Amino acid sequence: MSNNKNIPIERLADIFKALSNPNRLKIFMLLTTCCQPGTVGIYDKNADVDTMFIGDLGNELEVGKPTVSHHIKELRRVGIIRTERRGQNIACWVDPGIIEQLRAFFTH
Amino acid sequence: MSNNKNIPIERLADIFKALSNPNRLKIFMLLTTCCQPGTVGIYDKNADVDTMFIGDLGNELEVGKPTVSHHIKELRRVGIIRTERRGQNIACWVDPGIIEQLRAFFTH
DNA sequence: CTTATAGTTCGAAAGTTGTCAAACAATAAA
DNA sequence: TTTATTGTTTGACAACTTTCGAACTATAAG
Repeated sequence: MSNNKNIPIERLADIFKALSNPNRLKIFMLLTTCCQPGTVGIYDKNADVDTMFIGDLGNELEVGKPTVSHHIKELRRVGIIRTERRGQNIACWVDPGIIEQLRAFFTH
Repeated sequence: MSNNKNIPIERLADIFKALSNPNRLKIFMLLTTCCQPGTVGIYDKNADVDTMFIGDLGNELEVGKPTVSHHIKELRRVGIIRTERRGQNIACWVDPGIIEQLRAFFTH
């Protein structure tokens, strides 16, 4: 715990800030589907595991499109998620490394 | 990951918000001393492991006493830390359960 | 009882955040 | 090329956060 020599405290606080809004936290949880049986929570680009379009994410929230866009931008800014355009849609997924870093932070 | 059936999303967001301020995050890290050799990061009431006075915590930050008091209050409100008066001082320690819950949240 | 130390509460100033409506941009379909 | 779909940008506003100084409370010491 707190033996993290890689992430500066300011950046770590920024990551927690991104997860401190209920709508952004819900996006994060929607993108981490490992709670579903048979999945392991590791992003597989080919299989599109743990990937959702911004529109689909927005449908799960009770806010307008500009607000969803703003939250996606913030999650991407701090490095929690990555995005990629696919035709009309934009696919999102959680950066695999960030989860491991956060897990390590809370592990002795 | 995100298989957490115990903590409501609003409370989880509140916990991350408490850790999203650099000064509060520093307090949290000062109280989790498990990174030091020979410690295991588990609170031992008798041994005073992982316990610091509010004044000592404040000395590590670049803000005034009212601000330290405000941050301690916020960390206590969301259940991250616990406090206990000892004479003139007030001892602080991280709630052992919260760390385990957060670790579990970032673990498949 | 008076004084010193440790921490809290209150009120205010300055900055940040979350949200929306309106307008815009990019891709695809007819 | 016109239209539909998907998402972004801009500008605004209310609510919240961080911080401080001043005044206050609680415990201990002389």
